Amino acid sequence: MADSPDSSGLQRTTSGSVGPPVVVKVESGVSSLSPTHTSELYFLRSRVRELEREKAELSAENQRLKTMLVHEIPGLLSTMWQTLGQANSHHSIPAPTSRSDNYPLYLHQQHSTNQDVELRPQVNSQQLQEDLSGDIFESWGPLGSEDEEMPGDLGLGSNMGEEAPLCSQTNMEELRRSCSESQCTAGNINGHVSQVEVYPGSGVLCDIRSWQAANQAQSPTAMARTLLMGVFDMNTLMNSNLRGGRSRRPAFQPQRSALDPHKINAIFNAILARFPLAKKGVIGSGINSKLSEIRFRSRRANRDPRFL
DNA sequence: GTCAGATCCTTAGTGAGGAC
DNA sequence: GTCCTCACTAAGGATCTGAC
Repeated sequence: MADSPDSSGLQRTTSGSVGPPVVVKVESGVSSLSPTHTSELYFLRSRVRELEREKAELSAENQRLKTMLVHEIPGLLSTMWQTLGQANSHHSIPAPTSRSDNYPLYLHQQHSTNQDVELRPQVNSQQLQEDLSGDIFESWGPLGSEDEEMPGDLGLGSNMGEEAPLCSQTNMEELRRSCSESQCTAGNINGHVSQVEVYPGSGVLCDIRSWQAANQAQSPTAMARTLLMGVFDMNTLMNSNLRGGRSRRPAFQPQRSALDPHKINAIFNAILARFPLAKKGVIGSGINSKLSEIRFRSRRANRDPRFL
């Protein structure tokens, strides 16, 4: 702005760009100004008022967007992912067959789905709402019961069911509420959401950046790896394996603690919600692979001669 | 823009334990 | 004994990053 105080008799006091409205004081000797200066002064005053109005509008809009970002989008995104995952399995994916032949197909479908919705605020909310109101959520059940159909699985359904039951919620409102509430309040400190719930109703929280990255993963193993890093701290990862089994290698630590089955179950649920055809064995293998990799790199970094 | 190095991710393979 | 699962290592491709 061309508002030099000494050239127009204008005296401005400001308190910073984001503080209270700009105060404009006009010296009493306005009448002594030339017509040119007077018209310029009026122009500047009207311009200041206009800018203040715009600033107020932008502040209100900024606040609205901030509120949306903090309180609405995380829960909405999570619900949307769950819905899309179920929708894919419900509408277009036949029952899982034996081998991974179907997986590339699913990946392709999933990829296009991701491109449709991923991080795009202009998601068709009406369509989403219709989907949410439809029968899609009735298919949460099969996700939980899938364990029964998986011979030789990782024991999630039987071993972990008591502690962390697979999601079987069918009440849409309850599901949506549990999802959004936990995600909005978790880590909602100073207006920042630092953690989101990995899977609705699980209560397992994940670093939001890891969660976002996981939602962009193109494969179940990649998603597992990413969620792993967001749910568990590095120390836990360094000293644990998936089930707490002892190392098959005699040179290594004989027994490691198991990763928290409740958290692991939430991760499995989140992955299966997005990749319904993913094999639990593959996910588990991917998790163990990541854990081993972390330990391997740590040992190499430390140059521990015992492990070289 | 290209290249080299670092890092990430996937997968094959090995060895061991457990179920049958 | 066979088969399956799990833990682990390592190779190799993909991707990222920084220097030029």
